[in-house]
Amino acid sequence: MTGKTRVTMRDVAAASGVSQATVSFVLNDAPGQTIPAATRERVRRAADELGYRPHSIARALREGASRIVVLEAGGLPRGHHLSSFIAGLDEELGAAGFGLLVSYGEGVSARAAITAIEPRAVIDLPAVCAGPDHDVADGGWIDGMVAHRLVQLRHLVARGHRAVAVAVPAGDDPFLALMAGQVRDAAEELGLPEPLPLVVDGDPEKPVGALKAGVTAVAALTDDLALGVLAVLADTGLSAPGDLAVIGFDDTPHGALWRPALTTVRLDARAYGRRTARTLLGLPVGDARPAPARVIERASA
Amino acid sequence: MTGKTRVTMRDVAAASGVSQATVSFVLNDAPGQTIPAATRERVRRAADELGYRPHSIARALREGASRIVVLEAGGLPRGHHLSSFIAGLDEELGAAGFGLLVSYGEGVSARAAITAIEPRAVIDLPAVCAGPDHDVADGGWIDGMVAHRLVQLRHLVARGHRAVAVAVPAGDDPFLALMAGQVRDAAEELGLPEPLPLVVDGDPEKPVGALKAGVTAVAALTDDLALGVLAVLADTGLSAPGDLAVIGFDDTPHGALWRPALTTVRLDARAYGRRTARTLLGLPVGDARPAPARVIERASA
DNA sequence: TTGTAAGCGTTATCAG
DNA sequence: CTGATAACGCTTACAA
Repeated sequence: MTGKTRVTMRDVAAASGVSQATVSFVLNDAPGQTIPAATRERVRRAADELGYRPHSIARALREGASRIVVLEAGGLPRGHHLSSFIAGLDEELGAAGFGLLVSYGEGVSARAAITAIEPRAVIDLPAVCAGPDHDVADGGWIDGMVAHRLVQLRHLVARGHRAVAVAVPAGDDPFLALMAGQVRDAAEELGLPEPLPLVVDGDPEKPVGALKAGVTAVAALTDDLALGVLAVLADTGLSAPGDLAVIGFDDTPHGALWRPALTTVRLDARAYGRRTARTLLGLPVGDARPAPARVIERASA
Repeated sequence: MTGKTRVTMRDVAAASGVSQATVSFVLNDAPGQTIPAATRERVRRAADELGYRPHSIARALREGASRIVVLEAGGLPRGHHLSSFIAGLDEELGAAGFGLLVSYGEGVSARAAITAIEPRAVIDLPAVCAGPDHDVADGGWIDGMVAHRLVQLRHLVARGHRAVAVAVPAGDDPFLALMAGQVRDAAEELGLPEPLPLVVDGDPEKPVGALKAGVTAVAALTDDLALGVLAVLADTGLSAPGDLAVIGFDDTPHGALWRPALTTVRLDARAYGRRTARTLLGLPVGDARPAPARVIERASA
């Protein structure tokens, strides 16, 4: 009868005829310790056979923090980039024996949960972006953003557009506001006139107003915003790219589904995720070098 | 100089001139204990002033599980329903002092994190749905599903449709397969012929095939699938609802954006979330009674 | 009515 | 090279 009680280090120690401490040393590969290979093997096997799993809560209590890192993804636009970034984090953290928890800012209880976890670190992308200080272990995610916007705008410029608007959301979201700033910076770098903000709120007047102002193309902060532009365009009988070229940013599945299919920009967010994890863990960046952003050319621009 | 060390119960005890145990009793409202109001007040104030925060890890170690419940949302379609369900959970769990963690099955590290947390409970909706046993603390979410599909189909029937297809995804997803079964059950209950599956994979032949087979309306498992149908319809020069009526399920923002705007079904998922939380906590359901599902009528059906 | 003390499972420090 | 032993912060019998 396999008792209902948890298998602890004591059990492993008893089973392998050593002390609890020795078990701890063996199982954690204690640095700079000399334990006979024979003993190590014996301990390892005992642990295996008994099905020993370290009790992470006890460990966390002892270590002062759990082996979990939290990603605060509350204000971030969901989509391909975020998922890939998470996948990258997952990969590296998992390999290092760390757990990753993604919090989408669901509410009070999520916040409560995070404090209850005593995470080793929390990656707060929105906060990072809100502040002026970019000296954070963000793996170059932020600083590269302007570069990424450059490829978005260059695609438009290469097609002869100069008067571009930037599609922004109706409310004010700190993260998206930051993104808008990056588009402006990129436009300046390309010597374009300052892009007009085109707020996407379902009002068909907005795009026709932009059109009247001479705008010929729209760079959207996200794919979803691009889709919003496409929708109101369709409402007014206009279409992309004929009347207005529209390019997104994120390469969401929805964009590919739309008609006209959305031209967009895709980042190697997975590599950014890996890089972020590695710098967080104090590891060398290694092979986690992100590929440059690239345009996914479809129909809308 | 506020030391960097954590404020512990000992500190509070020292500051209020009682013992650690008394502090614990007071702060946890120990049931069936008689501590003079004066003392309680003193302890509470001391805790406040020192900024005492209970150390959840230590508590978890002692209690055998953390005060966190995990929602496994891995295989679930994202959208309005899921968000609302989560919001409902959040509300009730937060009020009870529990934390909620939502796992979107991000990967190995997420799994590692969950085991590292020793949650009080984990709500595994996909697993619940995969098994034949619905006697789970799901707050009636599952059992009501057929009823919800009835309102989806009834909307079609009320508009004269009898030959309906059900839009399903290309791969096989256990949760979506379950949903498909519910649609079939609902169709049977309405005395409709068994709905043909219409797999949404971007192939325009699929809908025209359905059309040829006499299908006049499509009930989609999710809004996103409905959108997929709308997209290929547009590709072939057909449109909804003229050629084929399409109704979604979930009321995602994307659906409202589409042209033609998607008619869909919306559940009171928040109430289901609240109910799930309450039954999980062993509380009476109280006022967490879900409103019936209702059709959001837009253009596509 | 309040205080003492024994753990929860782990890791780390010292003597042997 | 190994084995006691002491924390980590909290809960809860049980003793005073």
